[in-house]
Amino acid sequence: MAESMKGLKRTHRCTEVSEANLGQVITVMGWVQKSRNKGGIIFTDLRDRSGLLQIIFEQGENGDFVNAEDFEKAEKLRSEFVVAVTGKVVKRGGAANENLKTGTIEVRATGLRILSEAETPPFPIEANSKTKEELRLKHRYLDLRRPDLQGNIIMRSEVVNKIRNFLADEGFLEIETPILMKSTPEGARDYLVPSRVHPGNFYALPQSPQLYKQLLMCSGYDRYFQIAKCFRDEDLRADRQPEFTQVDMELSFVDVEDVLDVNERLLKKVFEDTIGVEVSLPLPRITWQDAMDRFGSDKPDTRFGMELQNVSDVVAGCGFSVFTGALENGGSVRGLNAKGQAGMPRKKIDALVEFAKGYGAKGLAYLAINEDGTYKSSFAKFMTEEELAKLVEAMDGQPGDLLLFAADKNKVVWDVLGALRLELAKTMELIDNSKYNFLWVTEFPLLEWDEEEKRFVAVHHPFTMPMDEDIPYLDSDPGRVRAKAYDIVLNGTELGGGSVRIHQGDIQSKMFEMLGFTPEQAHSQFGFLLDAFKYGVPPHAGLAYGLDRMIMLMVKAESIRDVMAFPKVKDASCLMSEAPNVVDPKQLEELCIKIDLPAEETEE
RNA sequence: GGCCCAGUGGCUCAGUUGGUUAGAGCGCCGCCCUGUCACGGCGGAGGUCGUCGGUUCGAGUCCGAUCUGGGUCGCCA
Repeated sequence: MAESMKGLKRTHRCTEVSEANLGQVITVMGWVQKSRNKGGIIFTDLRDRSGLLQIIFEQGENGDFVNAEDFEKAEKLRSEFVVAVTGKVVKRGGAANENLKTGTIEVRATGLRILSEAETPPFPIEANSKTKEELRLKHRYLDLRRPDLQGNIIMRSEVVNKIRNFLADEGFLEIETPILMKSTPEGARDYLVPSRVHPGNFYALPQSPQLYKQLLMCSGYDRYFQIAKCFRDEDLRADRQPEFTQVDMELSFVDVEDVLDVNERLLKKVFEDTIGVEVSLPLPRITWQDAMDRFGSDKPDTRFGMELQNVSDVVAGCGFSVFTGALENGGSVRGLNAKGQAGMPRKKIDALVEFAKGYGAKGLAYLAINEDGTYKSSFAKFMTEEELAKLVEAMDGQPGDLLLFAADKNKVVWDVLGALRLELAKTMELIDNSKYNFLWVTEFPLLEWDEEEKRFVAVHHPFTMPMDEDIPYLDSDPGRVRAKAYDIVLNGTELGGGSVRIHQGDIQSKMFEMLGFTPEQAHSQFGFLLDAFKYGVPPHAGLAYGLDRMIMLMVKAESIRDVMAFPKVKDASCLMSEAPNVVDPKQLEELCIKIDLPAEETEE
């Protein structure tokens, strides 16, 4: 029977009670974690978001005991009952519990109210849950009671607070931008929202507040930020959800250096103040080209070495046609040196070859250097002793090393070896998990050739400024133009990215031209931005972080789901609420929408 | 859309080469216990093995399909 809390007021959270409160009468409220009934005495662990506190129920008449009625209630306590307890804070009569923050004290109850009874939960409410995620997500409200998940959510709140305070101190204004906006087909798929008042017309949910924040710069707000919900209708991953949160910012009258500077200081502040990770500034930087050449990735994990070596020159003219063929097609031959892995069994090497194929490689050449200096190799027979020796030397191969080579177009070689490098690091246990290696990756390419669409597409977005010295190549060699774009990478994860934006009409027109937009198309999609630019636009630049990923790395969670209160599963549905769902025909009628499912899906 | 992994009482798992009543720990229920905190003792309930179909004298165990969840490639300006 649920009782009222009338007349009671919570005085402390569970772990806010300490030896400083000895002798005081307090009132705590929370959930029963566990009740241990010894017969004449009952110990109850009370839980709230702060932690656990032991309550002791013992019958008696004077002020240190509960009466018979409340003792009877205490006997009925079960896990997850919500109770209010009034009592005196005392030193523990028995042994202290070193595992608890409140392990030396307990509350000797004088009053108990059962505010809510509870059914036995479908899975244990405990840290380090072993329960399948599916079940926990169905009952997310229970999962969120678990201490580790609560810790993540609380950390998230602290981080957001730190960010807000820092940016406010730096003169940023927090400004909200619309959730219902115009759909722009470039980039990820939009989530669409039908308009009732404009039948047949749709809003789109923002993939990012990009255009609005640039408009705010046009409007003179100077420095803007927002904790912005963003939406992308693409397939999910461990670190990708259909709706996620960006820490989005934009600054006027700045260049690359200014953006990097304020953000380095932001990261330092946030990581030091919340998880105590020391961040020394300035953060290291690498150009995109170097990142690809050395790590095969635009988001290198620099917690370990094993860098790629370009051996194209070394193998040029050798007898192995896979290598020379790749070079003839404008590609390259690059290798990795897996130190001390020469003894890797053939089966595992084959598995690596398969792994490489998953990233587009046609194969993977290997050369193991035996301890006696002889080679075991998939391609030695095609090369002379001298050619092999040169190759081994170029790779700094020592006895005991395993050399792995990919030969193909640059993009494939980078992808394959970049992925292989990470895979090997995992199996070779090269990664120090206590490290937080930040890295700026700068000078991204501006444009990328899209084979399917047979045109250049923007690597970042169409408003990204080319590097000044590369502007001349816009016409002659668009592929080599570098952008004033930068990503911030942490331990091999892209934490955020941004760019200096184009604020000159002529460059912007040129950019749209490069991307295959007619002036009319550009105007129909981005007209409001282009119009705004006619009336005085400051040079501006910005950056956006994936907040969820940032928190994920801070708390060392394995999935972004562990740092969001209500995540969605792989097919973008919500196991708890069962969204998305079929709607009432009336709603569709109002929106003038008819459903036309493909044939095979209508059979159910 | 492709590939890979998982699915046995409430939870986590075990189930030998397919063979009689499918096991364990925790949890749950009842009784007992005044210093427990992975409390303890005694007793008890609870599953037909994700679903459908097939092979077989016989399937949790083999085969096919399917559903659910996870990882990943494609995708994510």
